[in-house]
Amino acid sequence: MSTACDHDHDHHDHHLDAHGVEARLAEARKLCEAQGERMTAPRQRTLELILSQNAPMKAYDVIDRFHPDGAAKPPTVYRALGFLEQMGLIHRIESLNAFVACQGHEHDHDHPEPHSAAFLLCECCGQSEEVMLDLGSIDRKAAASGFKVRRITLEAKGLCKACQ
Amino acid sequence: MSTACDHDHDHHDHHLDAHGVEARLAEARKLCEAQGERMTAPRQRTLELILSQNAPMKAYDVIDRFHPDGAAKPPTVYRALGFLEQMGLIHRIESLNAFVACQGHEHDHDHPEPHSAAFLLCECCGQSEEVMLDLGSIDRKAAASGFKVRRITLEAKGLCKACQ
DNA sequence: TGCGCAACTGTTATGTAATAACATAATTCA
DNA sequence: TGAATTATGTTATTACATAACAGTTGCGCA
Ligand SMILES: [Zn+2]
Ligand SMILES: [Zn+2]
Ligand SMILES: [Zn+2]
Ligand SMILES: [Zn+2]
Repeated sequence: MSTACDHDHDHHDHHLDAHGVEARLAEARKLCEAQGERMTAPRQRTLELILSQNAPMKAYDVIDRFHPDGAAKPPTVYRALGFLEQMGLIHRIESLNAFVACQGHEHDHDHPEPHSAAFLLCECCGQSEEVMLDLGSIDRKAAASGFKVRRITLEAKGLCKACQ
Repeated sequence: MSTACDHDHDHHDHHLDAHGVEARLAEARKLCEAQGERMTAPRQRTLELILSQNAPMKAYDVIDRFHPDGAAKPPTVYRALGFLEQMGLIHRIESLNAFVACQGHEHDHDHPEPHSAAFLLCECCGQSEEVMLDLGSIDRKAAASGFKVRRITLEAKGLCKACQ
């Protein structure tokens, strides 16, 4: 990220080590099985790369790192991203054109499922935090216009605790 | 927009006629003057096109319609869009890669200035409504993590009153 | 068992969105 | 006027995402 700052960016709050990643992959496989969906190789590889990252990851970074040698073809990865998002395993961050693993398990809804979430996005270190969203006030605001909300994108840009 | 619906999409709540557009352009010129900024030809033309549209407009639609004959060059339009956004005259809709005129004047803050806003985006007819945002609850949520919010993107997708 | 369908992947090509880099022109102000 | 600043013109490139179709895999059922 922009390094117009003197502090380091090693405060990887959500970084998972290899064991952590494998644990999350196992959960994901279980979820897919429970839903009658298939956790295929490209899907798992895509999720693995995103889990290994401590910040939202660009689709083309996944593409570039997909194979030990050489890149994947874009449709391979974009299809996997679409699937993972539908399963509620990852979220797309619209304002960054990037994808991040769902952190819902840190808030209790332990069985991932598609959901709207709010994100705190640090403009200095690039890390993101998923926070639970109070849809109520937005729904009420919308209802006042007769609008029926299906899905909410809420992304707050600013500075995380470590970067201020 | 997707026309998997039988109703028409002519409920143009925010559509401005030629006089309305000119009035808004005049306000914009006044605002720029007051701020010591210059409302140049490409900036005004870009704003005119966005005001004339009754829904968020893609950058490349502005580019295509910029000249009566032939298109503008992308940097011309992207620079104008950046300026207009900084002036608070338009908003970027992240989830659509599109731009819409600020409707703040319909809510009273009559002197446009850069601000976070919330949008209700109809997935059927494509129209958008800008609603005032209660930043409070988001700020509090962020503060609990020590996060300092600078700017908020809030986009609710769903169906407007006329499209349900 | 192997046929037939549905879901998924591979591959090529293309479409869409945005910016880098540098040259030229207009505006401001001393 | 002339230098500094701001804005535009222009060419090229980079970044992001999907269309279209061929081939493969998994799976239920005759
Ligand atoms: Zn989540
Ligand atoms: Zn940070
Ligand atoms: Zn506004
Ligand atoms: Zn609608």
